[in-house]
Amino acid sequence: MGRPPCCEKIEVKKGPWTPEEDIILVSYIQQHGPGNWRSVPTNTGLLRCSKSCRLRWTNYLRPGIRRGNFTPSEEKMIIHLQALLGNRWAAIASYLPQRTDNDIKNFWNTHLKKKLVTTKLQNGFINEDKTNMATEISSCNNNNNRCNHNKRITNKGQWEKKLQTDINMAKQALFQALSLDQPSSSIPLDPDDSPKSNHHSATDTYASNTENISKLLQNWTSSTSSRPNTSSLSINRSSSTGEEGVFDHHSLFSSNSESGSVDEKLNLMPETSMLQGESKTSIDMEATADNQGSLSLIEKWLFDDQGLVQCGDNQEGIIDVSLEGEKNDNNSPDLF
DNA sequence: AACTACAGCAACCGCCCACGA
DNA sequence: GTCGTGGGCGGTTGCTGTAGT
Repeated sequence: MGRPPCCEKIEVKKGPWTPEEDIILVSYIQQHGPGNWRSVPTNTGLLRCSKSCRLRWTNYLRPGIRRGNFTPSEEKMIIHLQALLGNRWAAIASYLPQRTDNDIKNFWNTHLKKKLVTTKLQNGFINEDKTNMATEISSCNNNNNRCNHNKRITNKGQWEKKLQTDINMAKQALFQALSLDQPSSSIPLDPDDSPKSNHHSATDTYASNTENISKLLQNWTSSTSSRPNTSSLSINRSSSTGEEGVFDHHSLFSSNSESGSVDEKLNLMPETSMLQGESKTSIDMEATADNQGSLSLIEKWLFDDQGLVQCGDNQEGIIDVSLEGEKNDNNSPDLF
């Protein structure tokens, strides 16, 4: 028996989300919490598939999400983690605070994969481990052959065992990645951290300018008693039509935004704390709770963990994905 | 300046799995 | 065991902006 579609295919709007839709969705989730997505379109009047609502929330509207401008540190971590975990983007995302699996996947497909392929062609791999890794990466990158890592493990015991192994390996990889990023082991979240400059700003259009929504959420959660009526909102927007996406949330919410981060505020509220916990690991939750020290918390978790793999004691399992060039910093062709 | 090709990204699709009722 | 629902994932599409001619 086939599974029914998540929603009726008729009269379902597709394409980019508009600010109005985002506000409606955020408003609803703020009131009812995430979950029961099937009822969201019905209750909100959104002409969207329930799955689309869920994806929109988890990938773009959820508090604590950072988009675009991957830092070199994040880039390295993704490479390490992808090599270790395969294309398990959700698992990788759990180690990258504020990043979503979809965002990481897109970044991998559009940037890192090309770099790795280029490097593979240019430099080759020196030792057997690297050769094996190259084969694995290649197989992972093959559109027609899903990565072995990703093959379904039907046996739960096997899966848990593998997961534990993956976690340990990821810890090693993360430690290595962090240690290579000295002097500071924390991923700088400052925009000045020389992020990869996109050829065009990821925040130029509304669709990617979801920090607006985060701010919106901030204001929303700080003034739930005076929540505006979404049906009467006056919004200047352009969506993806090419006009500058001006989402005038200031006109909607007058509360200031100077008293702490979104997540700091959200953490003060049981409701939003619950929201943050949705579909994310406790690590991520801790990390997103403090933008300034996000990775420091992860590091703490990693390095305080009793199961921490001692650095340098067992590095055979660590796969070095051509990071030798890091010494030459970002633009070094040896990096990839 | 106009046109074309390409790159990047948001979003969707379809499939599978886990979990709870 | 069946069914409904949410979640994860790879693959893909279509739009938009940019670079090149």
